[in-house]
Amino acid sequence: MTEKPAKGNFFEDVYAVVRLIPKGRVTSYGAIASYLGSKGSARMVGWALIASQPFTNIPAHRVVNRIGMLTGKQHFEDANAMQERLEQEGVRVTNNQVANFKELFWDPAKELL
DNA sequence: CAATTGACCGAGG
DNA sequence: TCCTCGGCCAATT
Repeated sequence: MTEKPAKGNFFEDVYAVVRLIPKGRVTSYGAIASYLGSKGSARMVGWALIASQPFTNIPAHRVVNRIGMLTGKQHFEDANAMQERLEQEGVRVTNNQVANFKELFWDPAKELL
């Protein structure tokens, strides 16, 4: 096909992990990157999630930074969509920050094994 | 083609 | 404890 090759193996891996995030749980970019083997490429996870925007099957709202802050909410359709969805799943968010983040943190390298 | 940016993270002063 | 700097890889200009 004259279409463009996906070539985003890294991206697809990110999508796969994000899709495996349990409801009511959150994870961080670095945790996903580390799980994929690219520890220092946490930024790429962010890019992947931007590309995942059109993919509604990917709960990107469950991915936050290491401190549990909704830094990427600006990239959503609506700035409040991310927080709304998190609260909808039982995750309480305060001031763009996830409450009990440490408890709700979901590490693929440990939980997913 | 080269430089800059970006949903980050970790270390150093 | 708070602030600053470098590194990572791909996409955009």
